[in-house]
Amino acid sequence: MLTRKQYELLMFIHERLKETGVPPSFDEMKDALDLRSKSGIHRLITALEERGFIRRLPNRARAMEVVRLPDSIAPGLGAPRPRGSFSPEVIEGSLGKLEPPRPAPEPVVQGTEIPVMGRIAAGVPIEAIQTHSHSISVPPELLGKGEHYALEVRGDSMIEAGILDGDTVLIRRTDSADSGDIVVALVDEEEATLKRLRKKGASIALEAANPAYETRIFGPGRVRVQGRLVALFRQY
Amino acid sequence: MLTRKQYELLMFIHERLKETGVPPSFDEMKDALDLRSKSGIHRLITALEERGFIRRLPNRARAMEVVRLPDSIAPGLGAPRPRGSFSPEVIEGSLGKLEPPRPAPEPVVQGTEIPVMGRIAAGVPIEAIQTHSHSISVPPELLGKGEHYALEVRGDSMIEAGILDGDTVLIRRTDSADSGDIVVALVDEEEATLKRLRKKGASIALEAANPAYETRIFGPGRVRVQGRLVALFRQY
DNA sequence: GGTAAATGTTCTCTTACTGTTCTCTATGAG
DNA sequence: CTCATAGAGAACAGTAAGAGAACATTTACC
Repeated sequence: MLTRKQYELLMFIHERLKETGVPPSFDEMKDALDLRSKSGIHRLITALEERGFIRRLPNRARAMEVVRLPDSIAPGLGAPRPRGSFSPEVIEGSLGKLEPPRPAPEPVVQGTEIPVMGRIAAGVPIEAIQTHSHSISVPPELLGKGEHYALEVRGDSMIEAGILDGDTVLIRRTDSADSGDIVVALVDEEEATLKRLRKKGASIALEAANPAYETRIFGPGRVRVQGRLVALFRQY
Repeated sequence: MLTRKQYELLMFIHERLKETGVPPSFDEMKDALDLRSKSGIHRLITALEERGFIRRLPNRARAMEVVRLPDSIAPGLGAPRPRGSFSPEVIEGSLGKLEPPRPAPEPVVQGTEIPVMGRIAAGVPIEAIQTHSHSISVPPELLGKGEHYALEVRGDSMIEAGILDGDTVLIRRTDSADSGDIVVALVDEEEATLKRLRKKGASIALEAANPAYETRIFGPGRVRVQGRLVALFRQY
């Protein structure tokens, strides 16, 4: 999917992000790839974006993040991707050559009940979350350490992040998050909202994933992270 | 499913990707298969794409990736990754009036194991799915009647429906669907694809949720529904 | 033998990718 | 508001890569 240069640049950005948490500037990338001009970087970045490996905000300095890495890096086809564990199983019988899969009878395993604490507006911030409306059961492999709760998403502000109105999001309680994470943020101790977090120095930006909504920037102390998005469910 | 040549080429691409992370060019593939012309490679690639083994962007250099491998070298079921399901933690004290919910200890309930049958390209149509790569457990409340299986989505063609690359979709096996449903459709008994179904008289349209992809319309008998999308999971 | 799909080859044509230089503009700091 | 800086992008040149028509051969199969 990627040419050598595109691959090199993606790896560089990824490493940089892992180490410093801050994406490199065009000039830094230029030096890293040993080029004399940022223009080449610009095109590589465009290519990476087109191929779905990075996401970025145009005209914003260092505003990019790695969305996925090439399969050769982690996942692989032999083994499932690094998302959660899974239970080994022997299923699979002889399938007709073009017949759709025919799973064996579904075995039952342990799940975990997670409370749905109410709704949260992904769009305009609304009421905080405190009502425990019902519970959903969650596959254990999605749960890492820590305490979790679920929220039902209202609004369309995160639509470009693939989070739609009516989706249920699984949140891990935490008071810290990295720039780029999608979090439940409490603003001025009053409005809770689901947004992507950006750290800008001491300030914090909460950005929606919908051009119709503006990014809101707050000074230190005004935003408190209440949890980080770890999984999403949608029922059709 | 694959001819000898197609198989050889697929293996070569797969190896190359594993080793260097960069897909081979047509010329490199030509040399690897000991051919004198790229043209043959072009046809083999087209065949592999049609059959759903690779995904690619047309007119882009080295823009391809292996989506799945033939059953003969079917992915082994890797070892399950153990993950502590519970580890008590001490979290901050004093709760403000809008303090986030503090769920009671998570009760354990029954879940259901559903096999992930492989990947399906949401973008370029691909072929039938039958590799059982691993399993996920699914909350029982998402399962209705009938038989289910899961697929991992590759590609971005359903992006505007909030289905992203890497998402796992839960499919209920069925051979019927209503107009507007998102289905796994098998075209000409060959290519399987995840698309939105539209019935137009006797014909059937498969439409992507991404303006970059065209809606494809087929005459009666060419499209067979293999399942209907009933839920979606995403892990962050 | 007849047919269709898969292959192998040659050639041509177009487009993509890379490296570089320069210019222009949006943004954020002060 | 002004300035310095990072990002956007046009233009040029050379190389690399993909698309596909045309035709001959081979293979599998009825």
